[in-house]
Amino acid sequence: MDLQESKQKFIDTWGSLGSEWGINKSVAQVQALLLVSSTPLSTDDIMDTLTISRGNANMSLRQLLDYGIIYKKVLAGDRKEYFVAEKDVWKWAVRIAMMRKQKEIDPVMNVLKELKEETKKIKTPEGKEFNKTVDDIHLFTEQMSNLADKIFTSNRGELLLKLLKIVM
Amino acid sequence: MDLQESKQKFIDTWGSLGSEWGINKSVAQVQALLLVSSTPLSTDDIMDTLTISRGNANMSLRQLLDYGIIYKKVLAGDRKEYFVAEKDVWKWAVRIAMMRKQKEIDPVMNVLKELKEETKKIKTPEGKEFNKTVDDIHLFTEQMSNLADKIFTSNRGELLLKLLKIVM
DNA sequence: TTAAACTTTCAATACTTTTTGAAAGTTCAG
DNA sequence: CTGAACTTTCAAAAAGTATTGAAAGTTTAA
Repeated sequence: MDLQESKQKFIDTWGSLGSEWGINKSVAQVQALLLVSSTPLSTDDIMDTLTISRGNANMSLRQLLDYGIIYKKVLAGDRKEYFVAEKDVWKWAVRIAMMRKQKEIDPVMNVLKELKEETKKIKTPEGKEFNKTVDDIHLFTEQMSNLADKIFTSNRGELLLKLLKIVM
Repeated sequence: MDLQESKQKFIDTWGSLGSEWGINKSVAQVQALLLVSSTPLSTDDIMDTLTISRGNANMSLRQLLDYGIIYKKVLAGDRKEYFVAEKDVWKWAVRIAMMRKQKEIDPVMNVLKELKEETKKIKTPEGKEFNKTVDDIHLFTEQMSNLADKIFTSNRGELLLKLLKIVM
């Protein structure tokens, strides 16, 4: 397996992992391509390498820029836009996790809280039971959510080392 | 909003959350229904309540049984199979996480390891750069994976409290 | 052993998401 | 200004996933 094949395998693997975690395959592949490219790439480079359409390349790039895990790079004497990947794994892992938590977990937490309040007043056994179920899930989710927030805002080495030490 | 509406809202919310995390909507809804039901339910009960087909109900139940987050329950004097949900949130959260890690993360780790070895020998600057990228990602993933394993095998209160204390 | 009661399977169909690419929009050097 | 170079949009098409339900399979009481 030569370098090109290795890079291709990395891109493909990253693409499948993305799909399984609800991240669009093309988006994941574009990030992977930029991660393993030793030079900044233009939209056309990406289209050609991954054989995807202009629209797809553009949308994938925009989403990665939104996530803040790739950057635009201006090359002197060239009007084209080039892109490079954030190489610090911790940095982009945290950004993706924050984004998804906000978009997916927080709304669920709000519904849970609402249902908890709504059903607090119900005095039937069935109502009490439902209230307890919702309450348990809400409490658990809240603890996890707090933990996640703390981890997101701390910096890598420090916290991760502490965690590993405790847990080993 | 009465109890029935509340339960319905819970089921719907759970279904959407599931979808976003790559868990089949019906599967998530069946778990939610069993979680909020005060009595064991049969396949037909589930079909009727969620208005899904027999095949779908059956496959969803089987998957949840595989995950170990619902149980079969035999009701005396009845040939039908009934199902109840595991109510301990920590227990099923851990089971789902373990399952997904095993199925999705572990294979990726293997590919990363393989690519790391493959490219170790390449002496060009481009090869070295790729090797470093893969190595960084592999190391990070490995640390996270170890942490996850430790958390999975410890029990809730004990560890979570320690984590929270450190992090607060 | 039978047949009724129940569970499982799977090919066909419906639904959702992703991708395409032509057209519209923007920017900037001359 | 102008038009060439580049970026963005979006409706239509393709690809991917989930769901259905009839048929096949299994179990059990009598």
